[in-house]
Amino acid sequence: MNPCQFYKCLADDTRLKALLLISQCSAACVCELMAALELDQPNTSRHLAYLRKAGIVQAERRGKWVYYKIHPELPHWALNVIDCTAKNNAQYFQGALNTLKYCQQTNNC
Amino acid sequence: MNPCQFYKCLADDTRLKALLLISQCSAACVCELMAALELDQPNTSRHLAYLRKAGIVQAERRGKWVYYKIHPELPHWALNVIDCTAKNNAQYFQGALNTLKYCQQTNNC
DNA sequence: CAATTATATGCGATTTTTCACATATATTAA
DNA sequence: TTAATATATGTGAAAAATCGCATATAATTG
Repeated sequence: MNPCQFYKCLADDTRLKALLLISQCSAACVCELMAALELDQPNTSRHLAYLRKAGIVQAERRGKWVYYKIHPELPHWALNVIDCTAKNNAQYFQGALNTLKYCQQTNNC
Repeated sequence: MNPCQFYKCLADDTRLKALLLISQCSAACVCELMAALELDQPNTSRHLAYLRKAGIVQAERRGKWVYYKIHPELPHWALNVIDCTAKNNAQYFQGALNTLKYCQQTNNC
């Protein structure tokens, strides 16, 4: 994991929020993330693909849906960076996180 | 410190290496960083200005030279991210760090 | 004060990134 | 099998970031 490449992944509002959201739940599907990020489908997918190709998240298909989670082999330091960012910047993505959780509870996305 | 803005600062090879170098010594002047990064003067200055305007580093003039150090009021989480990146990615900037230290020891830059 | 050294920045050109829109693929439902 | 739902990606346009070069500023030296 090249650190500069890693930080390029985090250097965009959509990707950073998506990643922080994913890090705060076991997994999230694209339509849940679309709703939480208030973003259209192609854009959401493309940014998730960016994170996936960098090895930061892992995609797993379950029926019609694709769920994204933190890559299980993500280096510890990178995971630490993500966790530390999430814990200390709640206000940055709290709204999106609330929407995501509501979406997951109600199975409505 | 907006986290996305913070990561934009880290999402460039020159800036990330410069920042990691600065984090590993008390302070470094522009000419030392030019040598360590093997970069021309305007480019080096411009990237340092980017970090400075974001509040990540602080500049201090000492005679003809300007020394850059980590901003003393940088949020703890951001400092933690930088330290964690430096400790776990030595190979990424070891060569530059050696040049910087040699430069500082010999007062030759 | 003139010359030199160290650093900063304006500006246009180039490169990179992001986006919008169309379309392709995969799975399920009817 | 056809239609519907969920996701992915090709492609060109737009926006943003970076760079190269010239030049400006600041401090020191002679």
